[in-house]
Amino acid sequence: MTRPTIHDVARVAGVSLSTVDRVLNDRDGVREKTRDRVLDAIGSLGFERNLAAANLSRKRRYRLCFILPDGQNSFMHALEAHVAEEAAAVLRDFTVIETRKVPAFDAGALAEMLRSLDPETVDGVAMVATDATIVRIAVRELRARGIAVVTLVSDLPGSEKQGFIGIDNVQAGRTAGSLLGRFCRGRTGRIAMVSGSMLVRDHAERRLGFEQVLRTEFPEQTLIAPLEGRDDKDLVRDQLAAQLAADPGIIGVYSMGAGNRGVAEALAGLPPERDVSVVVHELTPYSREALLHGSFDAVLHQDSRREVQGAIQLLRSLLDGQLPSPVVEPIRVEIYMRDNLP
Amino acid sequence: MTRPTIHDVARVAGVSLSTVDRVLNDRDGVREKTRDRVLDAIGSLGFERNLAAANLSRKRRYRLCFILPDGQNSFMHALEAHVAEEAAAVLRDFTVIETRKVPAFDAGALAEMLRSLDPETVDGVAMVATDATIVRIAVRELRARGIAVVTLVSDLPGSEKQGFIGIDNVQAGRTAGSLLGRFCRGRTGRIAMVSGSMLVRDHAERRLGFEQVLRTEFPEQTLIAPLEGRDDKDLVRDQLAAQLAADPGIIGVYSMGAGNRGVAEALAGLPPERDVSVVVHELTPYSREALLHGSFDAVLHQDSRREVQGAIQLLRSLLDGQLPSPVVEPIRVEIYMRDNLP
DNA sequence: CGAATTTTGATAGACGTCTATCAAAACCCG
DNA sequence: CGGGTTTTGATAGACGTCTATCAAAATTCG
Repeated sequence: MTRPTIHDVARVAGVSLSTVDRVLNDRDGVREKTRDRVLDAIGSLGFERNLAAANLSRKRRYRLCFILPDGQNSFMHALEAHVAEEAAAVLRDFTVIETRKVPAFDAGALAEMLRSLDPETVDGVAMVATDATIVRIAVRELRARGIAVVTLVSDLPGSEKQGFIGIDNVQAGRTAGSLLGRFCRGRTGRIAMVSGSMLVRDHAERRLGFEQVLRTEFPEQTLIAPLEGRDDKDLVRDQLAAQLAADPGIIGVYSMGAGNRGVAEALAGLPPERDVSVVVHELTPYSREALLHGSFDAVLHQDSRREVQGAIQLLRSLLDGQLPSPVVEPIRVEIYMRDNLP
Repeated sequence: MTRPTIHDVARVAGVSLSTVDRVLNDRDGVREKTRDRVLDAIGSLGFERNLAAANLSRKRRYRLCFILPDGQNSFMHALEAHVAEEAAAVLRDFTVIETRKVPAFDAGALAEMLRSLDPETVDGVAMVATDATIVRIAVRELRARGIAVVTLVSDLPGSEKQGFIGIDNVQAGRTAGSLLGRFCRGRTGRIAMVSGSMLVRDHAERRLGFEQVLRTEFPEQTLIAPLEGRDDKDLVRDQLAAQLAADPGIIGVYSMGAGNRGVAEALAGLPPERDVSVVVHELTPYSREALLHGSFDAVLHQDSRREVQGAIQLLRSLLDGQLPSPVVEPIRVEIYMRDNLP
């Protein structure tokens, strides 16, 4: 009924509180034999330290730093807003979150930022990674200084980060292919793709997954080389509108990056009898509206609030030293249509 | 930097710790004027009581009771498993969860169970509701005894429950219609529906939403009256197989309840050239397999683990007395296809 | 005004853990 | 065996809040 305390452990092990404490907190000056006795007692009692009491006593605080790209697109804005909101919410758990911005796609700036972090001020870092060797090295240095590191949204494979919170972009691309293929069934034609440059690596992965599925499962459709929209709504609109006008055989569009507004505008310019199925990424005010108006058929989404929460949770448990790799629910590739909008 | 404590509040308000305590814990014997002084100090300092310290001091425990139908279907099994898992996980937060089973669809038994709950033993209840007046009355009595009550998965509208954690089933049905309508585009024919009896109310709502969308957005398709499969895989299989064989014009199937295995088996018996799009509910081992094999096109899902977590979180904050209706993220209608399986 | 009553203050100990210090005990080694 | 070293124990106080008790002060009212 009542949880065992260190007093119980001391009693069962036949040692003093001081000794139990030395074992629990990895202080030295305990004989191997004594340590074992204590560990046995802990095991047999099923003792688990009361983290609340421990944190209270040692005035523990978790100082986290979120590094985000200084981007202009809706997704990054939403991400930043969620970091701010969660920061306010976790303050009561003695978790202080500081947000820093670095120019997007600037690996040098990101590495510089990481290098500037002082273990005296920061316990853990969550960052939207830019994929470059210089960043990997900076991550290694951070870890060497004893700072916990996780990647968020965009991963840094091959680095010493202790976790990644985000979606599998190949899977996302496959899902898009699976949906759009089905939506276009019964018609045969060409499928247009719009890439951006929000996070180059991510787009490449999405494209890969998308093409895999369409080639194998829906071979009747033809894929057109992706437009490079640079996540700029005007550019996206002009390019896509031109492509759609030039080729009446286009029956589907997959937009894998930002610039949803441009996609919606290009579609709005089509004659009403033209029937094009559309799948895009990220639920934003614009894509939401397009879903409701019926110009988009489906939106793939990653829940950035949950990503932020996951990063915080992961960092905290890393800092608590819960070694058996703490379990944070993976982020899912969510599908939204008009009728299951949240 | 450091959070204000009750000591700070006392100092600023110019009163003693005792008085601050009396105000914080709503004890009487404090003059209106003094109480205001304290509240002002709290406000101006932005004081927020340290819940960890408070709970430590008063040895607070949250004793929750989950009441689940003694069902046999995969969904309820999964739900039960998640309750058990989460129970183990939240033990460290001084939350003790007890699970009780009642016969499914038996409002009398559920009401009886609720009546038997003693506020000396239980602080809060989460239940999968059966919709009946007798249950509403039992809920009112529970609340009168000071026990917090929320509904889980299946709601009890018009009762005094303090929250519902589950999906909007009309929305789920609409989503199914939206998907299946698109999947069947380019073909015209009839759509079969399979209902069950897992939770009658829920199925009725799903059907409503489904028919709404198909009638208005895909009027070229004809709806057949739903089969009553009673969530029994054999019954579902036999009935559906017969219907499919009798009517070669069926091009889509929506199964809104349990019995996915029966649906899969009925489809497996079709000649290979027959092309039927299928949408079902709840991701289970069977529906998962059917997605992977391509016999199902999409599965609508509610994340029962998150439902359990949400119920725990909601009950805890209700018990903490965080009056401004605590925010628990709503449960979403999730769409799974082969490629975004978790 | 004085007595009764209400309101406020002071103090002590608890919750479970941590940190620090000092003394006592056990061990090691020559 | 004695001296030095290592290991262990005992104790006190802290973290922020709660509970309880008793005394002191302020208020009310006849």
